Amino acid sequence: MAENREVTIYDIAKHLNISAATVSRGLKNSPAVSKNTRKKIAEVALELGYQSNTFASSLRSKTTKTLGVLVPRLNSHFMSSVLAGMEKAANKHGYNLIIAQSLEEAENEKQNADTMFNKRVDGLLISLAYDTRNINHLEPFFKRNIPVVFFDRVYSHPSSISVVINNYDAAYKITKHLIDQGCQRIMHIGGNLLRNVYKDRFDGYRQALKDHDLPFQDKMHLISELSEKDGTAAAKHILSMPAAKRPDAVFSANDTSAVYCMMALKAAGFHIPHDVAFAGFNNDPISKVIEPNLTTVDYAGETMGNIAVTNLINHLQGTGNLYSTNSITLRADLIIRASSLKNEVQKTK
Amino acid sequence: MAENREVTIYDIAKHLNISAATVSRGLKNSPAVSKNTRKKIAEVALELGYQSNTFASSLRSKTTKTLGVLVPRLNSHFMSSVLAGMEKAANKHGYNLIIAQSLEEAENEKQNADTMFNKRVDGLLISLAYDTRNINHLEPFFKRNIPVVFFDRVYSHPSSISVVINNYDAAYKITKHLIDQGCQRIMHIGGNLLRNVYKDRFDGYRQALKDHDLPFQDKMHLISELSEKDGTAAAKHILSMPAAKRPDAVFSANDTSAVYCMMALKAAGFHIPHDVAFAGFNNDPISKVIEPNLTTVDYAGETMGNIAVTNLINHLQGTGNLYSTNSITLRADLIIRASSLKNEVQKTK
DNA sequence: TTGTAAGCGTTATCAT
DNA sequence: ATGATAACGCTTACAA
Repeated sequence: MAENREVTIYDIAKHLNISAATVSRGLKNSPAVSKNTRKKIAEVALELGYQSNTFASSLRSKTTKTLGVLVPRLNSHFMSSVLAGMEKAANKHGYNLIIAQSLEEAENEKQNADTMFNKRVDGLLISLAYDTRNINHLEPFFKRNIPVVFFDRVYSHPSSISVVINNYDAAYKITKHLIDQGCQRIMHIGGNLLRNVYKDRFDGYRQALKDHDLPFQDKMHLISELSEKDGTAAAKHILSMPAAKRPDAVFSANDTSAVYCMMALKAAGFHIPHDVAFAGFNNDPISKVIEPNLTTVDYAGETMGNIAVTNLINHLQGTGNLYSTNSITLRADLIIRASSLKNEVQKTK
Repeated sequence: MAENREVTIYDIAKHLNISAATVSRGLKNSPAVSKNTRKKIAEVALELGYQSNTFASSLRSKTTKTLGVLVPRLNSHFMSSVLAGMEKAANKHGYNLIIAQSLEEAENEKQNADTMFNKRVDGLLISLAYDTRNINHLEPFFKRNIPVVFFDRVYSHPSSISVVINNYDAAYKITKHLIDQGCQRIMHIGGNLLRNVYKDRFDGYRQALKDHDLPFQDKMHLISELSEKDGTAAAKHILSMPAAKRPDAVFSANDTSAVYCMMALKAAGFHIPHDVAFAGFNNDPISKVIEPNLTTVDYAGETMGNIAVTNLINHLQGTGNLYSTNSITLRADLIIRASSLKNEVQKTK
């Protein structure tokens, strides 16, 4: 009953009166082993209920077929899409994922990076925490030439690759779209400028204003963690302004705060987009549910995850020349919906 | 430059002229080692940039400090919340998570279970795929006494534990709530009855009808994968019915299809909840955004993940008596919102 | 095509 | 409190 010893390649070897080495080779379908013995090995393995021991293997071969994934939080629509894409791609190539979250804290990020290193992941995929200021904690990886792939919230480093979208461009376009709709006083709800995604979106927004001779005002730039509460707070902020000073549009760096800001303004009697037009970022499911539907940027998380992992694995297997570039930029198209269509809606009124 | 050999406990031992065994103990802060040498070991370890090799350790100690998590899909609000809760709890206890998704297919589930077994996870957390019919693929775990924790979509097995909510009860209550609002013809959009969650919700719904002398009709029970499309299709189905035969309420087994059904009916000119009242399940973010807000069941994913992992780890560490029970049922309260408040809304009309 | 034997880095078991 | 030594299960030169 208490069958407790592991079944090893030695057991298989004994059964067949061959050496463990041959069994090891046979199990990997090495052509160096005759078809016949290979078949026998497979049969006996099944019969004895053999299960390979990956660490014994890893210890010897120095490869784990495991990738580390380190993200700020894993429960957002965007991030879980990325992870789904990563898992699919990894699985396809026989790799597993160890996933950990920094909960937006640099300290956790460091600690998680350490354990991943100790678990000898073959590569690391990372999106930085809100307040990470440097990547010293990744030095062990760089030192041992373990490939690091940054995605979304990246950090420029000579010997690693980044997978991103063109945040600057998307923000520029979406801001320009609002301007084209006749908006003149566009507020931006943004994130920590330490992170490329928020910095780039802010820059794109500002450049679009500049190119259209619209002034940028500090009061029109809110920085927060872009949560539901932050969206509601942004609405309160708007309501607290004298009517003449209020924005006629809001461009938020994510959909969550855009939607919660919209809801609060609607509750206060504002008409969207007539009084205030709205644009968000990410194409979160809520953007298709809020009324009017939210104009946003299609951020294809699953694709990003897929590409990041596929690249990493190609690199590990030496088949990838993709690594010759330092950064991969994915498309991120505008999705224009009613919340920003000032003219349209005015017409239909 | 090409510093390539691993720094091992032998290097530390040599530096200090002590044995590797002592270093090994010292690194784990074993009280068998004098405080002084422990300190020295830690210093030299840091100095040499020592990083412990987990497989060497796992190979010897037969424990990996890694838990396997196998889910249908990881990109739903509910599931990513569960995973977030699991990761937090695991991390707190020094465990890592290997996460894989079955993509709702039994075949993938089997294969993933195998690799997790081979990676010698200390325990397995699993929520079953849409069409899994038996758990033979988990036999290796049971045979070797590796604890298996089912959560959400569970399977009754004598030597494993389940973490669930009372789906039957929640469904009963939410159906009763609709009945109390005056609804008489309640449609149910459900999932595959093979899965406890959908079976129990269906049973709860049916029992509530029965207890209130309302007939159950097959035409009022749709089975699907509860996607956005399925929600829209349900609306089409309703629209295709003769007006007199249409439901006056819909209880959906998840929020996604409830919301997409609502949206389609609204677009067709229906007034919610006056014409059709709505209730969903899960408390997904979209349920707070749709208008009118969706009545739903608060399914606390993060808590479920936390409890599942904490229990598993307690069991592994022999500190848990919780394992004496076979099933843990978490609270899942109704969240009543406007979409189901027929009387209220009629009054305000 | 197969076998031999060394070794991966750690920990457990005895000793001392 | 510390040391010597033998595993853990697998891979991989090298030999045959």
